[in-house]
Amino acid sequence: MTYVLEILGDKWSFLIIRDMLFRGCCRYKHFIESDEGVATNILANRLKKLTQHGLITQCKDPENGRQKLYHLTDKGLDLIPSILQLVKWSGHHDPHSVLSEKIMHYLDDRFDEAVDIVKQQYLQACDHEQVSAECHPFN
Amino acid sequence: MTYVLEILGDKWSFLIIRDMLFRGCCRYKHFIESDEGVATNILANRLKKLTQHGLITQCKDPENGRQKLYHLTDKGLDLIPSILQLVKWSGHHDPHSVLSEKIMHYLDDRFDEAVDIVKQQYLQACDHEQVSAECHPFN
DNA sequence: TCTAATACTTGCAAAATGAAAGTAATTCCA
DNA sequence: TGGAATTACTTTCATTTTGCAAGTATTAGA
Repeated sequence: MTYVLEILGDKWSFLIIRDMLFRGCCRYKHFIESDEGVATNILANRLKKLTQHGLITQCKDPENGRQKLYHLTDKGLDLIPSILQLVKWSGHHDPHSVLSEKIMHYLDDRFDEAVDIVKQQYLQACDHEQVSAECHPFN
Repeated sequence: MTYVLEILGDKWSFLIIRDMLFRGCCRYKHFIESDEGVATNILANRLKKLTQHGLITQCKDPENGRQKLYHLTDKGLDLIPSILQLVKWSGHHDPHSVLSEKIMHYLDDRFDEAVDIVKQQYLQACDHEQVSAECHPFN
């Protein structure tokens, strides 16, 4: 477990992965525009670190050379169960949680299915390179 | 998910909970003696924070008034699935992982059972106030 | 009552973070 | 073709957090 904490042992790394999964973030400016407000230097640092550890990849946007695209690797996608468990815990214990009962039941009763759904939706969103302005229901 | 990161968004908090679950740590000196080497001020700070957020409780050791006992609350125990998913991910992707194949199969195939086992073992260890020198197999 | 043990707190240097401004590469548009 | 705008960073510097070492308070035991 020390291994995962070396890589993700700070809140920004987790939030970057969450934003990729649940909001379809795949460009620098998407992350910058995200709610929590990362500093640009921290974001660059974390994207580099996550890339070095093989959780995400970087490539030039073939349609716009001044943009880069960030995507989760299989190793990164493998974090979905961990992240959904954290989402679930937050949903149960955060007094200000905004998760619907429906979603919570889903996470409680059909966890593995939820993992698949998140993964499939992410892969689809990557294909269409769509970024949703509003959040994914699991966020 | 912001909620859990507010509380556990640094590696020490996670490691403290892990040490409680898998090594039966329940006293200040246990945490200090633990492998990773927390600084005493950081440990005190995190124990306070975790207590304020209701993940652990502090009480005087009835048998030794100069010691305090730290125990996980239900809210803290509820983190077992999250932590085991992180352990599982580390087991799969850490090139230097020391987890046995048996344990990995357990986590892969009978996750919910593993969660129960960890919880029951923790509660038992609390009753007997035993701290294991060697690690819990899931560590 | 003196000493040891335990659980902290304090002080200070070093590292990490955050905000603001600057830079480099690319594209858009006149 | 050349200047402005976009995007993805980097740099600088003040503030915060961390980590180490040393000190303190309370309790236990001889």
